[in-house]
Amino acid sequence: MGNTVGGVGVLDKAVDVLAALEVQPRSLSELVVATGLPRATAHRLATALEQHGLVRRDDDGRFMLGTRLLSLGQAAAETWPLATSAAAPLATLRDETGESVQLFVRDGEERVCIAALQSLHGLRTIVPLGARLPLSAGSAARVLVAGVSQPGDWVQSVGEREAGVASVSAPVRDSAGRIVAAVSVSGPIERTTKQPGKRYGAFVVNAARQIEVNAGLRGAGA
Amino acid sequence: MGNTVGGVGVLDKAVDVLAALEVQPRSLSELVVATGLPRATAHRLATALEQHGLVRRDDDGRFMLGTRLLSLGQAAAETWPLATSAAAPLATLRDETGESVQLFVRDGEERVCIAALQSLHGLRTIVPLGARLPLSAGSAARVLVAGVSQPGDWVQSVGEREAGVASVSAPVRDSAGRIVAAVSVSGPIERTTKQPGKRYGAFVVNAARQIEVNAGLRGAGA
DNA sequence: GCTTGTGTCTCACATAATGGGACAGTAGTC
DNA sequence: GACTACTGTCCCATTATGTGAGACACAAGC
Repeated sequence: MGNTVGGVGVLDKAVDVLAALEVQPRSLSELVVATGLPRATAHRLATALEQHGLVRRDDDGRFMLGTRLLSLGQAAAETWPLATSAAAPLATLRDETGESVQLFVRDGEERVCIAALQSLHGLRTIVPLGARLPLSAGSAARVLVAGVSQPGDWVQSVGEREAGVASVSAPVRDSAGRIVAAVSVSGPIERTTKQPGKRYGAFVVNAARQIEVNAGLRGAGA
Repeated sequence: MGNTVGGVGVLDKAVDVLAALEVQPRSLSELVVATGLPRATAHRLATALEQHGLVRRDDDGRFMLGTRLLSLGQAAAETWPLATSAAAPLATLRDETGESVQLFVRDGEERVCIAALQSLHGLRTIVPLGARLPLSAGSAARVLVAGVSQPGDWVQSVGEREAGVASVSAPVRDSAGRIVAAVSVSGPIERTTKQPGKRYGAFVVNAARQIEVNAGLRGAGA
């Protein structure tokens, strides 16, 4: 009984602990209130996770995410070959536009940000690596779901997924022409204007093409 | 009986699964041989991890590290404020030297790479993010353990930690003068020469200073 | 001194993970 | 089609496993 979703097994509790520490480092007592676990249990789980390097502790004994997650996160990122191919083109795109840039792939009925670089401006949109966003809103979502009308084209959205934020996206295609990812530039409407595609469209399309080349999805020519 | 270290609890097994998937994506059967777990157990753990996003599956049903690890890895990286402060200076250093660059911190009796950028050359040293290396060898290790003779100085090592690899490191100090990290440049001896410090020492020291400034550990002046 | 807050550890208890084995689906071969 | 040899998935009696209230040690503050 009760193997629906949500919080009985050790594993579920352990993940709760990690989730609590993802927000911020916490002392044991803070961890207890954050997770709702009994003190003894929280302590046992946290120290068990510590033995595996998933959790570490600072000098005051407070728990925080461990070094093992660095390598796991890195390894996870490498399971999308696209992410590494996209690193350089995304950096270029960020520098050209000055805004935050992201690479999204579809995953089930959502989209996931598998690579991102933040704008250097003080006011910026923050889409953290690994963020899951809906397929129902945003220019990248529309690219992933419907594609663009013709090759070399881009999609823009203004205040669609979040108020005050505009974005431009272009598809990344494999050699068979299927859309495998979407490159985006996003920033506050004040800077991007209400026609962000006019300013950034060409840059975004160019970044997408460069990613395809780096990933070997398309010959360098054409 | 048997609560020493190594592989009885659910959690230990779950970590074993993640470790197996860190190497490469695997089908269930491959996962079984890699972990030594019974098929039913491996399956149950893998699907449980999948529900938490720590594991995902490709179209063929093979298991691989999940998207949740991206955000956890990102959050783990942010627990070292130094890592974000170091991003820009490390990029500069990589471009100046053309070699791979890393930022190490001490963690217990080892050192951990909390930030890294790879050389663009074909032949390069690869120190992945999150890698744990010994405190007994390498220029960064000596910086973390013993420091440098005088401020503005660097340490070099040639073929010390690994044959054919040379490196130069400089300390990052907090406002009290304590060494909190080490910046390194490393590459094959053929390119770095046997006196890597002569070529890169000044750049490394400069990067370390810039990291201190960015992290607010030292006033911009002096 | 007492009180209140830590983090840590033990131990009797029963919940929750276990894994052999059954089951269904898919190739491949004859 | 029938047989074999693989897959991934699921069940369920058994017991090993994790559980968590409570005891303990230590430190800080009245």
